[in-house]
Amino acid sequence: MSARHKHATIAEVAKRAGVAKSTASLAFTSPERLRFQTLERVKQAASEIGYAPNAAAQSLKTGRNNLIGVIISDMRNPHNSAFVAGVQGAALERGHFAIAGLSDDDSERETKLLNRFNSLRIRGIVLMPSRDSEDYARRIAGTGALMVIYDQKIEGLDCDHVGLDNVLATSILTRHLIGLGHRRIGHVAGCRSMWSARQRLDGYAGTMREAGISVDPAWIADGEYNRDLSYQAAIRLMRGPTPPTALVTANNDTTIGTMLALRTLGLDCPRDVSLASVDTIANNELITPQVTAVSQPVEDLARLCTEWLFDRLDAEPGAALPPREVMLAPKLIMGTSTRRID
Amino acid sequence: MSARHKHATIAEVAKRAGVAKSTASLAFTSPERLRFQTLERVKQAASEIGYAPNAAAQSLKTGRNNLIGVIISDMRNPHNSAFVAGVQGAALERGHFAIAGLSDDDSERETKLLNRFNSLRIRGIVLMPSRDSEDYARRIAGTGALMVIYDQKIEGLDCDHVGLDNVLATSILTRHLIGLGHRRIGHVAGCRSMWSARQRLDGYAGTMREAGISVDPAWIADGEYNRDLSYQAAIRLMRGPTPPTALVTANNDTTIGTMLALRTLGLDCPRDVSLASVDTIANNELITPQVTAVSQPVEDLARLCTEWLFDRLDAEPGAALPPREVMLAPKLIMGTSTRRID
DNA sequence: CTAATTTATCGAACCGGTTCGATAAGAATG
DNA sequence: CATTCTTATCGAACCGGTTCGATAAATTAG
Repeated sequence: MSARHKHATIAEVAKRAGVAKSTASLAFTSPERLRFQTLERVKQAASEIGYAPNAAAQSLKTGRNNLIGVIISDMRNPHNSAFVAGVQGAALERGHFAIAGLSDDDSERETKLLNRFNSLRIRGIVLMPSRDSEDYARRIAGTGALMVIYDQKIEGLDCDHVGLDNVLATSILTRHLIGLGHRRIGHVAGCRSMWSARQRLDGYAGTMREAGISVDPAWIADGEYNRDLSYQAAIRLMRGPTPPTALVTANNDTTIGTMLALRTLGLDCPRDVSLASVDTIANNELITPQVTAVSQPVEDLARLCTEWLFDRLDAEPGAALPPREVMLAPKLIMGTSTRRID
Repeated sequence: MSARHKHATIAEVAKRAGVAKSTASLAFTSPERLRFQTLERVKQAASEIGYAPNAAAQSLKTGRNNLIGVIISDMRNPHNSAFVAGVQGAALERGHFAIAGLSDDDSERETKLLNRFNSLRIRGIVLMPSRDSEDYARRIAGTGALMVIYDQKIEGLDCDHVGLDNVLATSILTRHLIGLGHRRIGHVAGCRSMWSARQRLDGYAGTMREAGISVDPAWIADGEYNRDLSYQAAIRLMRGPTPPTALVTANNDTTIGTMLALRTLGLDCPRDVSLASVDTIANNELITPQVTAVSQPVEDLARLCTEWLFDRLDAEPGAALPPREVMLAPKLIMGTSTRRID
């Protein structure tokens, strides 16, 4: 009620229950060590004065805290916010808070974030790397914090990795288009500095090769996992001499940029161009055409990242768990953005 | 580098700099009290051993910390995640972290969250209430935490409030539709237990009244700010004996549900029904028709909430700032979902 | 019913900072 | 050069918990 709130301390609880401070503490840390009657008395006293342990004091003494970090570039992409939500949900279930650090792809801000995480003595971080965060990832690892990386693999860092089977993802999409009779299939690629983008490119190129279709380099455009750049890239791509009849796009923003480009060019999807995307886009059911895509169950993957992080946090200091890796098989979700051609 | 990381303490810094612990501390808290030469020596020593102050220890001693809370129901709605992003951005600029608490509209989880916030000694909270969080808001206020509320007004709680001018929002939309010749205008309303929904309803009803149009109660449906319920509500609404020729929808989820309903009913928007919405929906530029809406600059509002919260946190305990309030005027963004009728 | 043993509670030290009153070192003054 | 007045640095206490070794209480054995 009162504006200036005085928090109850364990000493006050102890006094009220007529026990020593240390005994009161035991009631919360090792209740089994107390006689039932004493335990009840302490708990009663605690609830009467509204005692909540001071996390700072606990953290100071024990060296542990209930915080983990989740680092992403921003929350504009719903993929990212879903990821954060997943981590936070899983963390809360384990009695932790996940503190989100939005790096904004800005190295000054990244440094600031890292310092503050360091001050908070955050021992575990779930990282969703962005365009240029390879170095950042290495710096984080350098602080000694445990880390699980989502979606990307960073050269020279053997920490846990949870992501999509990227090769399979574009492979599925490409095969789908080939199956519909397409031969001139293009790819609006992601940010080549990122592992996932290279993998997705490989999945596309490899599948084309396997099908005996030679890929015109002009069919591959750099969308950089960015909406505006994808828009421009797709426009250049489709204005080439022999434009593709179908496109595989590398992620949701890429897909959106590409669709806007097709509209600008007066091309109808799927009549003039078919389109198949990695990851779904928001409100897909309201969009014409609905985009055929492989889905990425972000929130589940985020939860898995978090579980794995806890496994490491809980592990004995000695036990060196080998790095784990999972690459989830994507699932094709049919829309109306692809059509059979002759 | 090493897995088990030992953090440097200020005592180590002091020893290395050849000064007392307290002097080393002054270098960070009141550098002006130190001779230049001493200050440099301490800073040098600190950076050499990579000293970062232990936030827990600081918090314990000073009673302050660098944490604020931001409570929302979930992050599925992009409106919500944008809000969190805004708060976190503004917090970081002030050297704080904003810890997101996702209540999931679950009262057990709400309690858990509140306890944990309490343990962390979080002194300020930005709250975005959801369906049934009136009581929750009151409970939060009861903990003594300072609070700024976004979007809603809670009976009997006179804390700062930042939001949209809800009455004006639906009023603008309704006038727009009336201006296009519509008379039978319906409203897919929000969750009536929430102030904003009632205000939006009032804005709609008031404008109709002013225009001399009597509102058929059957034109008002309860969408509850929820997509599925809005879908069902819109279907019932449009199946009535004299269905509206235009609809005002209460928020983004309401709009989405309504559009899906129109599709199910085989009604074309805007040919058969015009639609105007409070708040925009994701990927609107890809949707046909593009929804005419009043925009809600969420991220800016979130930043404002956070600024106001800091004003209170920084205020002297004595100074009782009067509650502030802002209701931002919404802006009409024209789409293609409304048309003139005769 | 006392001694031995187990179990429950206690007191004190500690975690890593900040802050305050005390002391030492410089600077200013006579 | 001694004295006073500033200013810079120091030592110790404290914040609120946890934990460990010591002590008291309860239980069991003799």
